Amino acid sequence: MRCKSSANQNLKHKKGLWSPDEDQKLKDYIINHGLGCWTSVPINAGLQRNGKSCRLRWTNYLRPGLKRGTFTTHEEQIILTLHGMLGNKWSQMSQHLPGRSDNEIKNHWHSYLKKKVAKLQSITPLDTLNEESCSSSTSLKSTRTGSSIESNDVEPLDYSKVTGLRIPPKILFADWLSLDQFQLFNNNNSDELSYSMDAFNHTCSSQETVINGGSYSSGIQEGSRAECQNVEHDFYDLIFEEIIGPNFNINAL
DNA sequence: AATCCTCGCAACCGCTTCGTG
DNA sequence: TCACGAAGCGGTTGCGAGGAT
Repeated sequence: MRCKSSANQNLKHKKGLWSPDEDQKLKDYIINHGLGCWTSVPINAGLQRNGKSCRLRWTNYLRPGLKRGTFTTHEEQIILTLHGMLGNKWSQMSQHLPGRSDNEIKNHWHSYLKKKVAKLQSITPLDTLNEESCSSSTSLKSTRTGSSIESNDVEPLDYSKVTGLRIPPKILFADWLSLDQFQLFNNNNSDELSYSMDAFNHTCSSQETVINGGSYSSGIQEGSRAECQNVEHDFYDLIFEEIIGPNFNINAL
């Protein structure tokens, strides 16, 4: 992690917007040398920026695979769902939204989704929606005493209670949820939702060593990954209904 | 046409976490 | 064990574009 500091501390770092020339330099450097020590990147790439600025520019703008443009309804649903579960954990949310950076998600939340949710709450309190949609208690609901999903008011899902882990796992959905586990709860029965969280516990626990060991690869086979992503969409729909209610239509706001 | 206001996005700042010597 | 420094993260700010007055 730590790298030899070759940075000239007295160097005056440039601030503000990046020029196309700077972007090209950074991109060329990373393509040729790969990701390494960020503090040495600006020096070696001939940029008058600090490493932090370079990292941010790369992760939020230059990184390959980034999806630019408006968020789809489904992406918004996922954000709302995850926000209800995680709170303002933007980087964790970005793990579940391929091509979206944490900054982008955060901006979208603050400029758009937060208002939508506030508007929804002013029309229909979420308690009402939840009562209508879920009469039986689930493990998910039991950990959510707060009904609001507004960032500052919500009591986010307590991961330590739900998963037994101190810190929420930094892991892709498809990496911890196997198809077998999904099939067991993919019936319209809230009890199965409890099972899904149990499956989450189990899989997270078993993968903790791998995560802590620094490996981000999963045990899941590549061929199953695309299938898992579809499953992931279904899963978020399920959770979304659990939190927001089945009749909620984001487009209606 | 000029000014003001709002919104969205990009980037900075400060704090926390984590690895290394 | 501790101090240091790099990386990561979330909150906040600044600025430009576009719409309203």
